[in-house]
Amino acid sequence: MSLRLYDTAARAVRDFTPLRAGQASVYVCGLTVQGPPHVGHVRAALAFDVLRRWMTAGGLEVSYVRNVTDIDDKILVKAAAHGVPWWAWAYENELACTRAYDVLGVLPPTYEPRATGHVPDMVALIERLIERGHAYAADGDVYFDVRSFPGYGELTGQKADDLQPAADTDSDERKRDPRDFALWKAHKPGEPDTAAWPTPWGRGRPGWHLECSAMAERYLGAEFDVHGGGLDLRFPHHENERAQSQAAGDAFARYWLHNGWVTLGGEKMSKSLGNTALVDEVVRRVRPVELRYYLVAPHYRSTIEFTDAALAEAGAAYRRIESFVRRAAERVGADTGKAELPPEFTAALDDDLGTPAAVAAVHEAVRQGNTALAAEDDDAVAAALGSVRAMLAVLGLDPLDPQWATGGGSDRLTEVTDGLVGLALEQRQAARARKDYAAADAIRDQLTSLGVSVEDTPHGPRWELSR
RNA sequence: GGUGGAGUGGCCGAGAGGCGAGGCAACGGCCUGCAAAGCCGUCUACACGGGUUCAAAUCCCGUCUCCACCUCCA
Repeated sequence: MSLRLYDTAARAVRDFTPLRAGQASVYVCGLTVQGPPHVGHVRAALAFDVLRRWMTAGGLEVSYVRNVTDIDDKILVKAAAHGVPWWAWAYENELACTRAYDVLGVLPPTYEPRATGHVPDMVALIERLIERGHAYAADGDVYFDVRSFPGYGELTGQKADDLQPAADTDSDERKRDPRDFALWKAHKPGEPDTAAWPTPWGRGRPGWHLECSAMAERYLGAEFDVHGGGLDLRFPHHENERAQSQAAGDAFARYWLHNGWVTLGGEKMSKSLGNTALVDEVVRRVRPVELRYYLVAPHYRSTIEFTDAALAEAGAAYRRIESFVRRAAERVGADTGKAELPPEFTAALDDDLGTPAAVAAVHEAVRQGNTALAAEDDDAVAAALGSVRAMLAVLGLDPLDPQWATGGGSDRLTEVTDGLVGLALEQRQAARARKDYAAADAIRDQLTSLGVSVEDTPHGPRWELSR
C-alpha cells in the first residue's frame, strides 16, 4: 500500500509510513457532548471512518481511538439551564452521537475513552510538565507556559507574538503570559461539586486540551501515527495538545489530518451560529445511506454546502449504483467471491483519500455492469458486481450490507406484499398479452401511486418500492 | 492585524503545465405496445487583468469576492 496523506503540520502530502509495520494508530477528536450531533459533526466521523476502512483494506491492523469530551464549560452551562445534572446531560448527548454514528454506518472505534475517566492520567501529565518547567500552578489553576516551549505555533504556522491572548479563564492576571492556556481549572463557587476532582493543586476540572494528550498516550503510546479532527481544532486545540505532549517528552502524532466544513447558507455549520441540520432530522427526510454518500463522495478536505438539491443529487447518484447492484445480484447472486479493487480506485484512495475519483471508478464499473446486464453476459455482470461491491464496502456504501437493510416490515408482511404485487403484475401481464394496454397501464399507474415502481425486463416485470 | 482555504460548464463536484473525472438536469438516438431502467451521443467550463511558456484552469505578479482560524467549535 502506498498511501499518501496531507499532513497539516508539513502543509504537504506525505507518504504514510506506519510507526510499527503492519499496524496503524489513529486518534480522532470526538465530540464535546453538549448537544445532539449535526451533519458537520458526522462528516468528521465519516472522513476518518473511510481512512480507517482503507487502512484496514490495505492490510493494516488499525487501533482507532475517538474520545468523548464529557466535561467542559458548555456542558455545565447547558445542563444547568435544563435543570439536569451535567453528567446526565453529557451522557444523553453521547448516546445521541452514538446513534447518529450507527445510523450512518460509522464503525465503532477500537476504544472510546471519556475525559472524566482519565483524571489520574491528566494529573500525571501535569506533574511531568511542572517538573520539566513547562507548567505552573496559580491559585488552583495550572497553566501551560507557552514561552517555555519554542515549538509553539509550528503546527499551524502561527508566531506566538501575533496571537491574541487565550481567553480560557476569567483570571488572566494569574498567567505569566496572556497566551498561556489552562491545563487544569480550579473549582469555582457556582459549579457543581460533582464537576471537581482532587489534585495536588486543589479540587478542579480538566482544561480542554489536556484530555486528548493524556488519552492518546494511554491508549496509543507516546508516539502514534495519525491525529485527526475538524479544521477548527487546528488552533488552539491541536497546537496546544502538541505543545503539552512534546513538552512532556512525547513525540506524539506523526501525521495531522483535518477535515473541511459542511456549510449551510455559505457559513460553517455550527451550534453557535445556529445554522445546523441535525442528523436525526435529516435522516427522516433522506435515507441514511444517501446522506453518507453525500458526505463521503466529495474530498474530505473540501468545503461542501449543505442544500436540499445537493442532497437530492447525491441520492439520485447513489440510487443508480444501488439499482445496478440489486439487479445484478438478482441475476447472478450476491456472492461473487473475492473481487479485486480496480487500480483507479486504489490509486484514488491512496492519493490522500481521493474519494471523488474513487466514486468515479464505482460509476465506471456500474456502467460496464449495466452494459453486461443488457447483453446478458453473466460472467461480466458477476465481475462488475464483485468489483462494485468491493469498492462500496471500502466506502461503507454497499447496498447489500445488513447495515442498510430496509427493515421495518416483518418477514411475514414482506411475503404478503410480494404476493399481492405479484398478483397485480400477473393481471397486468395478462392484459398486455391480449394487447389491452389501457388495462395494463391502469394497473401500473395504481401500483405507482401506491409507491411501487414497475419496470419490464426481458425476463418479465420487476418491482421495488419507490421513494 | 496575523495565519490558512476557496472562486470550474445549467447544477453538484474532481483535477492541477499538453490527452474533455464522475454524477445530476436538459436535449437527440437506440431499446419498449407506451413507459421505466439501461446504453450511445450532444452541451468544450475553469473570478478578473497582466506575464512566463511551443503549450496555462493548472506556474508568476496584481486585483476583486467569499469562507475559516487566532474565544467554544467537527
